[in-house]
Amino acid sequence: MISTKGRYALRVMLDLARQGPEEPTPLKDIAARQEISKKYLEIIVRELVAAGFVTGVSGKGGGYRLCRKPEDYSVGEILESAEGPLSAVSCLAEGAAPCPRAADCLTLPLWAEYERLTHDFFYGKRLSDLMQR
Amino acid sequence: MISTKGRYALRVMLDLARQGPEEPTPLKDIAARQEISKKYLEIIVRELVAAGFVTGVSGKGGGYRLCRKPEDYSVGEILESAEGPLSAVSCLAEGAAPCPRAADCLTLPLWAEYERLTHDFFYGKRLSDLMQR
DNA sequence: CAATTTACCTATTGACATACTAGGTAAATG
DNA sequence: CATTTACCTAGTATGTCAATAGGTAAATTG
Repeated sequence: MISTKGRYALRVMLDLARQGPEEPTPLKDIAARQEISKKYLEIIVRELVAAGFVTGVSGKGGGYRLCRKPEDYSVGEILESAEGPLSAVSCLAEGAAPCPRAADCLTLPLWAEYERLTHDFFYGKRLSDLMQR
Repeated sequence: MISTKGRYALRVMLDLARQGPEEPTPLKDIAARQEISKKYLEIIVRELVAAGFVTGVSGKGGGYRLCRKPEDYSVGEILESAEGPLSAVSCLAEGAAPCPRAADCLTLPLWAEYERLTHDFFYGKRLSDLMQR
């Protein structure tokens, strides 16, 4: 399940993409357009900054700007920066304790296949693919 | 993310499939083989009974039995009976309040496409497909 | 019939993550 | 120097997940 954090992150990136790279877009405007609490968006945007996806410009006339062109972002990397790894099950999440039953678990291959499917789907989509309907 | 409930449900069904239909399999044995708390499995199996996937036989020599042949179960229906709808985002979950932004949300089509992908993947797999590695 | 083994039922709990909110400080501009 | 913006730390309500606790009812076996 994709949580609000990941969905909001993607909507922020899309909003920035639509505003264009000329002048930075203040978070207040994004919050208004997207109808999301500005306070909550601050948390999300901070992570996008940390991931190197957007840069912030302080002061009057400031705001946020994309670091790359929309076609150079995959949806997958945006989602993962907000949500952590897109693992279908905890057995496959990296950093988790390896399951002692893995060697003969009949379901593990299923989860692994689904994870590949998910990864390929989201990393195959570009931010620019979502810019118009 | 697939939770333990869904994963355990699938493992129970697989365990029952492997034991064969001759005599019912007591939950105690499944819990031992799968190394899952029997108490927790009771909750999960109750839902499998309610869904019409397995039947229970009380008393000595009792246990659980599959209602169909393994090839007549899809993995998707088993997971959904334990987890509820396999929706990627709350906007698409049936029963949820319809999102007022749906009409011009740029991300909704993405989630819808992913949901289709997920649905087709899990409903395309049969329980019998997982019985041997 | 009595003891045992099984399914079946209700309720509760601890831990954790999610989705926020509150209340600031620092930086840049006019 | 006032305003506007980003940036930072902390807290909190709610809910879900994963599991336990402690039973009752049903069927079989000796």
